[in-house]
Amino acid sequence: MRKPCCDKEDTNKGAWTKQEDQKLIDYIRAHGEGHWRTLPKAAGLHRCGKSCRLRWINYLRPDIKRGNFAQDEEDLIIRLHALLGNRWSLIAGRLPGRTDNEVKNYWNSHIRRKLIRMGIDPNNHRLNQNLSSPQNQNTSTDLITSSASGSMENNESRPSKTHADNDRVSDAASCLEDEALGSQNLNLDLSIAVPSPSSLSPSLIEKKLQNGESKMMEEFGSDLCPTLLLFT
DNA sequence: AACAACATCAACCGCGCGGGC
DNA sequence: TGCCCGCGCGGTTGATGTTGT
Repeated sequence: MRKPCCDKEDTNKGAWTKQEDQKLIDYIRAHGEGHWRTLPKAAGLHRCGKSCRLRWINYLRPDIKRGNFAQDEEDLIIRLHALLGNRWSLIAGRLPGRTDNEVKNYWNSHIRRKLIRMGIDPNNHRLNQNLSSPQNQNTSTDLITSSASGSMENNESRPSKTHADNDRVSDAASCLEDEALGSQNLNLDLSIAVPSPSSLSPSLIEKKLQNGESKMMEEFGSDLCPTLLLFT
């Protein structure tokens, strides 16, 4: 049985106060990051070490970039998600000043919805014919492999963590396999090109969508990952 | 104006990994 | 080699804000 990370009775929870923030900032300025388990006591904070770490990493760090995501950042997130799946820390690592939590929240609240609206399955970045043409619900293609299947919206029960990461990667990378890029040698040390203005961006896809989904289907074909097409 | 529904995001929780012993 | 501990990650929750009726 794992010990709790902190003494629950002696810790504050919920929103951080300005005083707590200041204590944490002052302490880290003086002593540096790390030693999160002992930091709260040393800093005079009645907080769990994990909570301190999260607060620092997500909000108090001086290099945090706050505010709306730029279009190119959004494009990059979509492409990286197509490659990496829900590896938010890896994705955030490619976005200077952004945190995994921020990227994750932005994905769930904005991008995911947007892709769904566009008829793209946010889990595997494939055109979802069920969504794009509801009348074809019983004629969905077999583009989605069994590992990636299940309702993209509703079947979100957590797989066993041991394989969850692999599953996620294979989900996301399955279209890479289709594109003969291969997932076995998926190099996580990606070199991402800054989206060229002429490339096909999601916003452009959205515009195309306004001109008619069927036309877009013709353009993409039926077996491509639209978001990965941006990756050329 | 009041309420409901929806969207957003800060924060928490549980788990796995890796390093040290 | 196995255990323990600390850290980091991803999923989820809940409070708050916004929009619609």
